[in-house]
Amino acid sequence: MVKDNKKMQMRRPTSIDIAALAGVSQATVSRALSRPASVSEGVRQRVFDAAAKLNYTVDINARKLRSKKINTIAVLVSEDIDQGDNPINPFFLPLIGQIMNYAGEKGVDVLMSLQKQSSDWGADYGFSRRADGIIFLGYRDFETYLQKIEALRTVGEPWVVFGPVMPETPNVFIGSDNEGGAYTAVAHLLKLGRKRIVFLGEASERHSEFFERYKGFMRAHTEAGVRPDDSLAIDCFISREEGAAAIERLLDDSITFDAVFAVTDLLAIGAIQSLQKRGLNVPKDVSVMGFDDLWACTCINPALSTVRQDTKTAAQVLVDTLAALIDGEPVEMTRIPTQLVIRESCGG
Amino acid sequence: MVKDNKKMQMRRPTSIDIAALAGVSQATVSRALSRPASVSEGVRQRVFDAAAKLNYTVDINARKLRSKKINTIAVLVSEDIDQGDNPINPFFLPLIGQIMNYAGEKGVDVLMSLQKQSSDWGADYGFSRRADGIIFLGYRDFETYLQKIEALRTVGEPWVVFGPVMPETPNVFIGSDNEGGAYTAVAHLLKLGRKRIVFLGEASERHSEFFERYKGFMRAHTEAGVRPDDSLAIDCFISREEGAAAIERLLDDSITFDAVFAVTDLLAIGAIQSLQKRGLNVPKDVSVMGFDDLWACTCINPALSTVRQDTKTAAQVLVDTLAALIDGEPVEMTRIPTQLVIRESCGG
DNA sequence: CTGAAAGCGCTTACAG
DNA sequence: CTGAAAGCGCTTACAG
Repeated sequence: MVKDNKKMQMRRPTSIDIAALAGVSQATVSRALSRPASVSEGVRQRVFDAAAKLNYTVDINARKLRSKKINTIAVLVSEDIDQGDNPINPFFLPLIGQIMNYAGEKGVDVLMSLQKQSSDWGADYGFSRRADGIIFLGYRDFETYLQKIEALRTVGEPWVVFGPVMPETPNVFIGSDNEGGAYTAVAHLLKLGRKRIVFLGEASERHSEFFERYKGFMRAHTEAGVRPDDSLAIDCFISREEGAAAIERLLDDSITFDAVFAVTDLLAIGAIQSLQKRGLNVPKDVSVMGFDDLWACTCINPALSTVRQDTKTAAQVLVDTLAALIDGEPVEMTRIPTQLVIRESCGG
Repeated sequence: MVKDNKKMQMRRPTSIDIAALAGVSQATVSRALSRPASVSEGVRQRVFDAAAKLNYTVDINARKLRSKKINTIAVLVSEDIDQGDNPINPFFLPLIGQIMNYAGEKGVDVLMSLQKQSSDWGADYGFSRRADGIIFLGYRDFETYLQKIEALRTVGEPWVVFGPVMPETPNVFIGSDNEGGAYTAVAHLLKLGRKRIVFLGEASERHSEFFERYKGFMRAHTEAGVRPDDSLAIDCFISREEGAAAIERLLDDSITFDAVFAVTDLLAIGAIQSLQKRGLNVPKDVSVMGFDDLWACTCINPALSTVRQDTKTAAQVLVDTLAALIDGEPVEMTRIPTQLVIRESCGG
């Protein structure tokens, strides 16, 4: 079936048309529509009626240009090449949903863009006055982007980042309580009697989130008086495949362990799957603990215990902090509390 | 730590500033930046240098107002109350990612908004010239929204919908080959020797996607010469919980069945979980087949067989079709091919 | 409370 | 190829 919609185009009505129909000046139409309280009741009614009759709505571009208020935030999500078909890390998807939700409630528009790792970078989302400010998502190895972002700073463009928290960098990083979350999770494993816990993830300064989780891992050991074995600290990328492969390597090398703490659920899911493939029982032989609380945690069998990142709160803090920066208000760096979620995969 | 960014505000440079610095007219700056080929090499260079020096970028709002080209699409996602914490159905998340990806490649901006079921509806996303057109996602019971959308038609606003396909409605609905996908899947189950296949989902006209899948389910039976038992056609909402509950009811009522075809992976996952809870083996006792190919299909154990909806192609078709409508070009209604993905859950 | 007027920062015929 | 000029559709002091 072929359709043609050419003839449906017609001139959009402007505030001048409404003014004529309502019998007032164009300026009054504008007032009635942008600040209804500023005009008299009768005028307001006539203007509203006329607007409804002509299907009029204000041209948002003219308003933004003239008023200099954009009322829009840009969410820049970094492409996750590890995820293959789906260009976004599954953890960020619900966070995006929550941001859309909260921004919608506050009445601010959300411009969303996927930033290719290769590309020239959409730092001009703010520059070109598309948005008042930017939320960065998924820039896990954030240091790579630091110089690009420096450009934003010189222009005074407000932005916030979710994930890595770098207090020494003069801007706003919002993240979960990674150290505390990891600490609680690993302490739980130790309390269960686990002694040889694999740390699965990238514990380098480049990924400060994961490094913090590593610190929590270490602190739990110290407090429990258990000395972690260096050969159980596995450096690997954040994908299910890498998690699975890392565990298989440990098994191949006959390195014994009775628990896995993965810095990400993705990794933990991979770990469970290769453990099971090798005939090991989770949690009987090996307890597994993840981080994030992906939706899939309750799909896998046994259900994955994890440290929940509160995406709803994170969304609110991100949007509110950005709004404060935009308005030039003082802002505090915040840590979003995490929550230990015990399911079947860690036993006990 | 408290920060104050008030003093960072300064006047944005305009094309006039660039003109002065480059020694050309403002009009020439505009040309150099919007159609570089239209100015001489030397001028272009001077303008670019000046722009770079002053960190200049064109004010997108002024450009949109003046040129009347918005170059933006709005993606309106309907809130999914069934999903609890996460306001968006998991199936749409990857589709959103793909739309962001493809739109980004085409250089069009994406405005994203979550539409509350209760709210007044953001039909004015196009009206107010925020966007050239709208992509609707997640309006499964689309008929509810039909009259609201009627308003778009009167204004000649282009839009497309993913999901339900309603040929009788004069606009553009883009969906997967639901009938064919379901047919192939159910034919596969029948070929495996399954005779009593549960249809899990809402096979009403209100949800045309699911009704189409029901037709495919029926056709497979007819062609195999198997008469479907009406008591195996279960009407239920699209959530994991509902799927689990429906299966438990069947079990409680001692209705026998050897396979489940669910109109959605969400439902299939719920089905597997309650089957296992009741001590049944999937796929030995009961084969299970879903629809969508959620990421979680390979997390559940046994991995879920399903009919894959091709979100990447869907994203492209949605964006391209909308672009054609915007340009007033003829457009065809398309069906996105599906693909049967056999995993462990259906045996054989 | 309302109107007349200026102007936000661009693009695009129109001349040359 | 370039410049002077008009104008996109609003908002907002400024008067009254």
